[in-house]
Amino acid sequence: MDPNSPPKVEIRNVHQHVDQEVVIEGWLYNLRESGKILFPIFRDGTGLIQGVVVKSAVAPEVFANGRELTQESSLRVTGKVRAEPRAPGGFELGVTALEVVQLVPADHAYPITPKDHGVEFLMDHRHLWLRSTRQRAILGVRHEIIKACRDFFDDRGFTLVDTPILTPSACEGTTTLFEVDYFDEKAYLTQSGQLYNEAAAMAVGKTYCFGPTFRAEKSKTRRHLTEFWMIEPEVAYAGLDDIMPLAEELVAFVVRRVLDHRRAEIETLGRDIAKLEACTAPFPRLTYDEAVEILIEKGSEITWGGDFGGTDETLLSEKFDRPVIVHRYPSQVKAFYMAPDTARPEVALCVDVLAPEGYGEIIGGGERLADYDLLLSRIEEAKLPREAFEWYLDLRRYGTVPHAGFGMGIERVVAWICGLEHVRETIPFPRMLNRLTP
RNA sequence: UCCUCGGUAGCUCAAUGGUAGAGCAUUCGGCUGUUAACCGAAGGGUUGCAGGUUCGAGUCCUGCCCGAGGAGCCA
Repeated sequence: MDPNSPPKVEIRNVHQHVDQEVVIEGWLYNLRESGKILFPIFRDGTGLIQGVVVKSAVAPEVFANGRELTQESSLRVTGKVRAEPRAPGGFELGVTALEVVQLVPADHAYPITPKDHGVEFLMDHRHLWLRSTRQRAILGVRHEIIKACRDFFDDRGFTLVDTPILTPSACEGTTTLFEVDYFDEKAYLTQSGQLYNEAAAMAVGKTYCFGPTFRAEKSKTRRHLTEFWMIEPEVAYAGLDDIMPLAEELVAFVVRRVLDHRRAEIETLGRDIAKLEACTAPFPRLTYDEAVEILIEKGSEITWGGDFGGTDETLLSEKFDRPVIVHRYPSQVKAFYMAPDTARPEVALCVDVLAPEGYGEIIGGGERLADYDLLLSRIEEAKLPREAFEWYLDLRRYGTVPHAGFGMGIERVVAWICGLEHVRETIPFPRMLNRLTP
């Protein structure tokens, strides 16, 4: 490369290069023209900048090429950065040279125009939709949330132990699992790393896993995906009272991190920042019993012993300005491995965290059954195939200890923090009941 | 699986049972500071599919397909 050629600069950094000539590698976002002056807007994945091409000030071919540019054509632009109050963002690029890497053919134009589109059309073009400002902001926040979760656990001495995606048996029954053929044997896509996490916790003390999980439920709501990502910590020698503050601190930490590092993205999304600022620990804590009382007061049809529906979760969360912790649900609505409260065996030592503003359950977890005999009887009650759980029972045969953990659904957290209507925008390529492409 | 709503130009949407239209996008022309630029013109349709009622169906009826939201279930 010519040592005298201008430096390549990311658009987010152009403010450091005012009055310098730079090269930007990116795509055409939009083009406005007014006779002998063009206003192409460039994007490069880090931001947008308006270009200016004045016919009388550039070589004829630069102006001619500029006029031909189509939306999302890829290009290398050379130009001088100027502070310009009339330009969106406050800076603009006085274009001196244009290298078109690929010109999008005008008779086969980029399908996503700067106007409105419907959900189905955008989802069919998800691979292109990701280029939009809003989707880029969401990707940035998602990245920050994931990084924050990992930093949170790493800084507290947790070891990341990956759990398998292909599993021989169900964690909580096979009806909601995707079945795959595994060399003529049945296998299933994991719905949780939980059971393997318990084995890992006995090895390293504090562990977490982070990976995709799969649910074959035919759910058609704004809160459901068939493939979603979950981060699951598990701690040896821990009980419900250790795990509740851990969950609370994690959520508060993640919100704080996004506010500190991704404020621009949050603003781009039009999120009400004050509502996120309010989400500091401690969070209100309710027992299931107290939650049911509140719900009945608010007119819910719920009776003691039933699980909360989506509207119940919304009703509860509306009462508070930050996430709310609900613990000690009836054992009958929880998984077989949940430890009962010895003081009240009909309830489990479990906890859910409900996000504010009706975003629903973002965390579910609790203390695990550590006793061999109790666990075995729960497996039998649930009519689960004992052979498949022999290795899990081994964890209770060899040095069993009280232990607890939880899982946090990344997409619901992203939807809540970004203030999105639907979880389908929180993951790059969502998998839903009616959506396997692109 | 159930309930509700929807499917008309590439996209977003109009159209009392009576000649299928607009905006955006595309093409052509105009404009030296535009801000989803603007102004003028042109091209663009098997109204989701299959039947039925009617002189006449985008519109009414039946079945099916596809989508959206919700319920159940869950993170």
